[in-house]
Amino acid sequence: MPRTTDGDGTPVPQRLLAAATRLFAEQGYDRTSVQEIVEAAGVTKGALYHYFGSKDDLLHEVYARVLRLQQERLDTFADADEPVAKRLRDAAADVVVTTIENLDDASIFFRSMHHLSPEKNKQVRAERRRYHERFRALVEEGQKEGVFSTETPADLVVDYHFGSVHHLSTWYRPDGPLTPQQVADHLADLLLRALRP
Amino acid sequence: MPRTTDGDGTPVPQRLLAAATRLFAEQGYDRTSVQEIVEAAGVTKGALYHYFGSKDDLLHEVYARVLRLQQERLDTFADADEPVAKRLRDAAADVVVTTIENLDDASIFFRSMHHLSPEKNKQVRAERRRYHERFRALVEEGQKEGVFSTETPADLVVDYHFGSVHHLSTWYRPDGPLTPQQVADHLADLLLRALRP
DNA sequence: TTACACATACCGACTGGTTAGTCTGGCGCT
DNA sequence: AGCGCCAGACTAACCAGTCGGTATGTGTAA
Repeated sequence: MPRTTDGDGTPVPQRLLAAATRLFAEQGYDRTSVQEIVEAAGVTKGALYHYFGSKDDLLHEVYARVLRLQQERLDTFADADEPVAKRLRDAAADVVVTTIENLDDASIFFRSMHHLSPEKNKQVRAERRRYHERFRALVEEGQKEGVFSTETPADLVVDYHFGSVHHLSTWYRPDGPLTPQQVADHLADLLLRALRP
Repeated sequence: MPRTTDGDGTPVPQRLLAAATRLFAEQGYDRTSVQEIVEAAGVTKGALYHYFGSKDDLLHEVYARVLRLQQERLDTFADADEPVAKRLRDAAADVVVTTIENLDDASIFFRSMHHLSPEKNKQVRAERRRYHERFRALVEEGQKEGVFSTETPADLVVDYHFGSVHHLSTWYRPDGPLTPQQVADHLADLLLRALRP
């Protein structure tokens, strides 16, 4: 048996990633030392630098995970066989739910982009752009069909909605009065109501 | 003549604050060394620690400035002698314009809260809360009057809008196609349209 | 009007502490 | 007997904040 699971059942790389995610979200990237991460994961630096090239790499992995997940989900909803209004609504609500369910990832995502190395930053931006454009395409589709108002450029509409998603990690508290689904429904409502012709 | 203006016309404390603001926005708080700040301001550490108690203090000053400005402007718009819909619209658009005009402050504001010392953080949160509540009161007033939809709780509406304001520093580029005022009009439109009963 | 005291504004070398990343070596499996 | 996996001491760099010192101005009293 390889050492990858000693003591605990989960493999070392995943334990490191989980520890890093939590600590980055709690204290921020710069405030979290590599030493803290390896201690939280129950290993030493040797292990970390065996699996990851750098501290920066660890952060990049968090981003890659989030991006992959969100893009997959968006594609599913956007490609469904439904009227465009429903597809947009579902996608808009879903991103809220999954963001709340991974609030740690979200706060890292929006607060720590500039800590990535320039090339990784560029890569992440490119993927984010793809995501944004898929979403924008939905809005434009509805506008062409005449079911959405064309008063506001689709780009701005998308940024408006993602602003609120971005903002969730600032104010949402799991012990608050609203469930993730309720918040999602409200925010999707606001979006769709703003788009009424 | 005191040395406070040697070489340049602006006093040293303001030069330090301006340099710190720019650098914090560009590189983040932790990534900016005190040495960099004093070099950018054309002074040395002695000067900085003469006027400010700590690096943290410098950050706090940025926050204080932004909070004071925004609260003043909100109060002006909210207390105007106009129908509630117009007051909300004006306030919502104004915060967008002033945020864009001070994008550096804005990106620091939303990205670096957790770098403040716990007590200063608490203070800033308290002031932000006051701001939020003044804004929420406007929404509630309109809802009671029946000119705004009551489907979404006022708190959520406010967070929805401020999400988009928060988000501005991520996507807005001064060399883009839209002027600050145009963006503000669009975002205020979206808010008001979402609130139509 | 001169002389001395004192404060304000600033300089820059220094300190104590922290950090990311490296490297050598060893354990256990195949 | 080699290789993946990992320990942990080590290094080179960096950083916030301190502190003794200097220069310029301001008040005061002889």
